[in-house]
Amino acid sequence: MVERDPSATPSGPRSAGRSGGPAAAVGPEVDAGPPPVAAEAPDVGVHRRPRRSDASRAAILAAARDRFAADGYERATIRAIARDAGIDPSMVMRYYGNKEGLFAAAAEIDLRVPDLTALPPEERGARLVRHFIELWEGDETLTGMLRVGATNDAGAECIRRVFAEQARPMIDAACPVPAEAAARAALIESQILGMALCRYVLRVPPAVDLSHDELVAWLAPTIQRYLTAERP
Amino acid sequence: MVERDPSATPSGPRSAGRSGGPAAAVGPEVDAGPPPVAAEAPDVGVHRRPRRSDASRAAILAAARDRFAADGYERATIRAIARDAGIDPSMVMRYYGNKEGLFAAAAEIDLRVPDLTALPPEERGARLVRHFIELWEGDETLTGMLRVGATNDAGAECIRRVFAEQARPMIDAACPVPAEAAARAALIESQILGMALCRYVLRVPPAVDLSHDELVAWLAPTIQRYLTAERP
DNA sequence: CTCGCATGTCAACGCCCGTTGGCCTACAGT
DNA sequence: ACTGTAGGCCAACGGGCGTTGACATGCGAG
Repeated sequence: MVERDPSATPSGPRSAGRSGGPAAAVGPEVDAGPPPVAAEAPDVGVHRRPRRSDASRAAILAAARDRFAADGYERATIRAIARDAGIDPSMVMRYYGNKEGLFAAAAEIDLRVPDLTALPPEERGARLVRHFIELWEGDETLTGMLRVGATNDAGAECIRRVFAEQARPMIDAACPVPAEAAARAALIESQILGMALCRYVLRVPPAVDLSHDELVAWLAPTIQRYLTAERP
Repeated sequence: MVERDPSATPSGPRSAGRSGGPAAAVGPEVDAGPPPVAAEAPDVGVHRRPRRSDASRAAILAAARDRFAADGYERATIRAIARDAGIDPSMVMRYYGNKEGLFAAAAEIDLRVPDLTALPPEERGARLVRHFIELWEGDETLTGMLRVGATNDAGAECIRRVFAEQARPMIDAACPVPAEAAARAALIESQILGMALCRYVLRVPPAVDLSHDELVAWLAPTIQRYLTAERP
């Protein structure tokens, strides 16, 4: 009597799915499959008829983002998330399958990487650094994902994917030698994430005390070099 | 009824203690205080009479280091650590008070930062980068502490302390303007920890694939600039 | 030899976790 | 108006957690 939904297996093929749909869609559908009437092409996820429970789903997702960000994966409990959302914990299970599914849904991140090709090459490092500083300080979800990524495999995979899908194309476009783009992207990622780690996660005092302008002044030449300087 | 040890309060003043004792001593003594015979000046921790339980304490500590490193703070359970060490969980409590005490004892880290003043200034960045790469790859405890530091306050404090106590003096010595040493240290820390995060924790593929020599070639100029270049 | 205490064992406590299934309720399609 | 079903609440489950206290044991000092 448990066969309510074949796609809700707790330890299923997580890494396979979510191929190329729109990034900020409603989230993975674990719930109750297509109703028997009007299965209506399940491929394109655009403008499906809104469900009555969409408000609850959104509330859960918002609470999950906050809790994961604040507490990390292990300490962010489903019960606490449900409490924050004003909803029963069993609803979380119904909508997102299990805790990993909830995390995957909450971990949709948009880096909003700016288009660097429109800028003169020597300004690209500074632009990038400033963008990421503002991004990180405007959304503590980013800090949370960093926290989760450090402890949890799914979290690490999420960070890898976000940077590979969103930052890599920009770096590819701005990079002189295509074969070096991967290494350069990794170097840039290491400096960006490293500063984020020190400032927002570990809260190393001298890193926290640096102003935006100081950060840009120091970090921009580094990023610039990783981006365009000749391979050493 | 529990008053066995006043220093073992679970949620006590953690941040206050551990003032200036020897850094790599045997660890915080939670156990049964000094024996009534021969209290023998408790300040210097050198050559105290070995206790019969020293082997157990060491086994626990080794297992704790491994588990914390592999699983992070929350998922590394006292029971699992005790099982690895072949010892009853209650012994862990007796020797280290509680989980936080055990972590504090297991988190004693020695960065073995090399003396840079003996080197020509232009080689210092490369020396530092190579040292940290080898350090990180020779001891996965470092990776573990990074993992723990991202999720747990005590872990973050540990990383802050280790770098402040062990890396800062070296940077102070190698830094042209003393007033800028704090910022420069934070920048260096951000790049070192950032690469460690990408390579050993998040396992970002292009970062993992970089060879030691490539890493040194790319990162050394960055560190060098943070260390000695004029403030931008 | 005797006795005290460090060492170690065992079972349990209370708590919270992720997760499940049963049962109402109210809306939507007919 | 009827009815099926999605939405939601509740109570419980099995289990693992950190932690505790009572009890055995054996070494070492007197």
